[in-house]
Amino acid sequence: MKVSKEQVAAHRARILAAAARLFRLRGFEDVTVAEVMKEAGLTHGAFYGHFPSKEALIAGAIEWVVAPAPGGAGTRMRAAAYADGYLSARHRDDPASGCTFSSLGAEAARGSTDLRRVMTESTRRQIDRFSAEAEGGAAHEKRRAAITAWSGMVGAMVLARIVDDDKLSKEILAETRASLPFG
Amino acid sequence: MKVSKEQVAAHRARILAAAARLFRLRGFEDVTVAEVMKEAGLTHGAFYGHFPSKEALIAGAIEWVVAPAPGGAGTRMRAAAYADGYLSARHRDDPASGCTFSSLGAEAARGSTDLRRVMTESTRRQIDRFSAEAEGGAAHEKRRAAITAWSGMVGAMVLARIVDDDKLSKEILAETRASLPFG
DNA sequence: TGTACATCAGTGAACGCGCGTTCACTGATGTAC
DNA sequence: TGTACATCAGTGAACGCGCGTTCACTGATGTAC
Repeated sequence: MKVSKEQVAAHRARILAAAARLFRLRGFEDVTVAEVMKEAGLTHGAFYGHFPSKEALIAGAIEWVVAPAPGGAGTRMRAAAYADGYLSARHRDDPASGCTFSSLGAEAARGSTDLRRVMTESTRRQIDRFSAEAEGGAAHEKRRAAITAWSGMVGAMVLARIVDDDKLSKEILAETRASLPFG
Repeated sequence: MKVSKEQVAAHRARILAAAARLFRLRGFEDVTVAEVMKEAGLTHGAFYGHFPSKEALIAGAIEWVVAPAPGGAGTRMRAAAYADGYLSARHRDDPASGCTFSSLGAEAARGSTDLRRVMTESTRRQIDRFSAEAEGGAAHEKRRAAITAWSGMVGAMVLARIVDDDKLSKEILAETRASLPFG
């Protein structure tokens, strides 16, 4: 049955949200198109009316997640508060709604041109944002601090999720937090 | 046909080496058992004489890669030289023979108990090794520096491989290198 | 405003393919005498 | 040392399954008059 334009847009949004959640939870390859559609409340046959391929869904879903908030940069959290949430056990234990770089980074590096473009743009925004708030003197020092902070946060989350000892895992998060040049 | 004990051991080693190479290059899921066996010079049917499942191969191959060198810690490179090689474009462009944490970290976090145990042990060794060489005063400061260094290196390599702009990618590697407390 | 019809998003069965895994068979190895 | 035979790693065809993708059909939407 045909549905209204508003319904089509809502369905597309639900497909993207379901895909973004499942991909972060289980990786691009383990998640099937049928699973995504089921979580979105549709049948798998409707998928190809929204996206030309699973690869296009991957790029679309990640873009959906990392796109800047519509309200603009002004609505974003301060870097210090963001780092607190990022390097928390809560974020570590809930990759499905967390950072795509730590849950899908290595797979993204092997992904499509579109996916890498989207994630490169997000990386630039993150570095610029951290640069603006980093403690330190000259602009190039702030930029170095921003790059180091973002690399350290992503790496720490990857390691904290691998490590099977909760004490070591939390130590990695806490020590990384303590090393950041934010409040 | 039956083969000698030495041949069996050599075949097992070739299977592990092929698996470790292919997994790092393309990820656990995209690489097939048949491909690994072909690269090892055998047919796929022989696989189940060596390993009970693909999952066991994954844990075995990563253990093979991250195991401490038989010669002991004394034969290892100094941390400064190791960091130079790690944060190089050469390493970035050759994941197949590089660090498993940056090429398979996110997937490993979703992996088997065995795989996570092996990678946890490797993480501990890396932190201890960096602690011993980190500049700085008290033991807990050296340990923090070691954790931060290792997180930063892994995260920087993940980001450098995602980013589709070579200039930004190299900047991430170079700035991370400059931030490390080694030589 | 009401009616007739063209549109097209969604459904669900089906397709082709490649995967992990199994298994009957082969033939070189290595042991027993 | 030589010979006969049991062992067992490797081969390659086959199996069952689930995947991404296609397609004929359905029926609500929304446009033309």
